[in-house]
Amino acid sequence: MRATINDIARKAGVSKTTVSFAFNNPSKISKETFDRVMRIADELGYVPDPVARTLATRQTGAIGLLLPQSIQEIFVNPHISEILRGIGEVCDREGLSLGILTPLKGVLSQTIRNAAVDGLITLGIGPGMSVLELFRQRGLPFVTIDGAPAEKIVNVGIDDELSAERLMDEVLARGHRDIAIFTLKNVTLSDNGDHFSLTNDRRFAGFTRACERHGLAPERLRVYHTEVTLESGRAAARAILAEPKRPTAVICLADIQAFGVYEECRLAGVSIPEGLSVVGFDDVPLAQLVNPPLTTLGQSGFLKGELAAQSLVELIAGKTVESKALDAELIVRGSLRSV
Amino acid sequence: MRATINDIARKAGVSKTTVSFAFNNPSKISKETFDRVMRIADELGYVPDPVARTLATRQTGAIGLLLPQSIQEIFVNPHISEILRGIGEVCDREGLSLGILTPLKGVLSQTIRNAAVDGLITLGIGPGMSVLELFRQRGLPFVTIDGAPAEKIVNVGIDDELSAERLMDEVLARGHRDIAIFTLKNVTLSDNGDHFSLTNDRRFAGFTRACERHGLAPERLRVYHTEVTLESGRAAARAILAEPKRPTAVICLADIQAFGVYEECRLAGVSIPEGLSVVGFDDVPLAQLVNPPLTTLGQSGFLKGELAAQSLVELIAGKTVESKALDAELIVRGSLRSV
DNA sequence: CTGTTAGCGCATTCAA
DNA sequence: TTGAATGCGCTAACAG
Repeated sequence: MRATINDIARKAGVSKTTVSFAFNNPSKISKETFDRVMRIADELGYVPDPVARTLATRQTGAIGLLLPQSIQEIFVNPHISEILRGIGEVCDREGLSLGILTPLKGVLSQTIRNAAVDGLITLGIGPGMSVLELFRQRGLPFVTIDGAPAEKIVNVGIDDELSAERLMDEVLARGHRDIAIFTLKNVTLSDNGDHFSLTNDRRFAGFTRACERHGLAPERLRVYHTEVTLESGRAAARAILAEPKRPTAVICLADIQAFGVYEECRLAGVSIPEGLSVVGFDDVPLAQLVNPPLTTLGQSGFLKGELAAQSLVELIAGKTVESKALDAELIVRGSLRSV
Repeated sequence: MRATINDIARKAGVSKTTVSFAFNNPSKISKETFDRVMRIADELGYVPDPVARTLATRQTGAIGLLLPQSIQEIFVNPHISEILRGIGEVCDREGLSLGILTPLKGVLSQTIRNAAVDGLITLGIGPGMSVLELFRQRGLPFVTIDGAPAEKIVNVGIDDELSAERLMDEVLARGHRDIAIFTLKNVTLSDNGDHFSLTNDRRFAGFTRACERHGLAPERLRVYHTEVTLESGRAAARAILAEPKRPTAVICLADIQAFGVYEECRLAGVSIPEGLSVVGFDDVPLAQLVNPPLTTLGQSGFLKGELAAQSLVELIAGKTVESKALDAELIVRGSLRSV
């Protein structure tokens, strides 16, 4: 049985308060008692129970990243790793722990109920989704990333619609008319039919606008429902390469999918961009390293994470925080050519 | 103020127990009272407090991954992402949450004291390190990954020494004698001088054995102290390429560093493997996608994470668990040639 | 099936 | 400077 604060107090001949002070507020007791208490605590291997402390202080010293996917799916996406780095930067700075919160047994609301955190960052969750109501109930401060800016919701993200429009503009301006699109299909894990693809929807809105402006019927876009994984990108690429009339360009809504396209093209002897133009989203660190370097819509995952976490910290501290729109930049590299 | 179990009990005209049962053990109360309690709970927006519950049940439903680096450093390494995927697989299966535990304000022991988890997985922490004593004090079950197998310690990992020896054997057998090595330098974050590079040390032991067998003085190896990042790999690569007598091969203790070498070689117009052979460790998913595909010592991060987490779950359940040695395989691809 | 009671381990206000 | 008392919100024997 682990030693408790009572054991220490008894053995040291002082009260619980004194022991507590020794650990949390040493200046309030004399040096002698402090030393004695600590020595005994050391002998008995006493460590204050963090859970009990949390119950008493009402703060956990942890924030959570709430994701509607399984952990499995998360860490195949380098962009999310970048977001985590940004969040981590703030955690280090503020001395906070980080919890990765995913649906428990497929039920996200379960996760939220059980989350022992001071606040949450969510990814891809927008207004109207039922989980937000749970945050309210629990009184949990939260910040969304890639959510939808709305009343009373602090969001951090780029303008996905505009960004997608700009990207499609560039592709169309280069003469492409037969275009494939790899989507962000996420397994739906909510308990009420929410689907977590706000980003997907907004980008398609942008694509549509660009197409209409260039006189291309949006229906002409060939949509492949892909997950955000290398393998899914490869599978869809194989499908494309096998088609009788191959598209001249493929737009991947995540860079990681594009890397899969690269691989299949290499295997099939199709050179990029001569045989197929490829563009992506995110500009993950490896995008500039592949050959040819990937044309992509750059957004800083690190910054998204950092700003979201910083905002959350302020929210927890009771401050008022505004949503933030981040810059996104079309980065044209060698993987896109004119036809 | 959030509603508590007392509020619900009073309003529903029942006792706390009944409310508790309604949430945790509905079969023990009648359907009518259950419905009434839940309706009122719903009206008042009541959600049981997870912290209080944890205090009473003595279990958090979470496990932690304890890392001696900052979060920033962790997520630049794809191999760790793979490990996280493996751990996540088990978390999903078992309905557990995952905490990323890193040094709080540079002090790992602080993190351990405050960790509200049922058990821990550590990375690169071996016997004799002071943090292990803290686990004991807190009575926390733990499993190490890439630690050192020892009495009473459950470890999961490959035989790094043997693996490194095999890899060096191959490099030497191909005639290389002027070899650069990029190490795993980790910022030391412990409070007592522990250094977290067990893996680094063991691999060097393996290198040394291979060198001696081939009649190459181990001192001839050119050691570059690099971090496990792309940038660090690039920086060291630049140093190599600038040297008057360039090595013929570079061994990176992490694939991610090798990608940095690829990039600098491309910029410098040095072709791989003609101008420089490159080999790595881990076989991260992208290793087979770069051009030329990377020769590397393959180990499954996913499996490491999965086995470690599975072992931890069993340990928490009170079972006895053995350490596990995983297979590692030298994967020869195009980036290594004979001289 | 439901209520009473006693913890879980610690923080903190108020007296002494 | 120290101690007694109270509360944090919930669970779980045990009794009814």
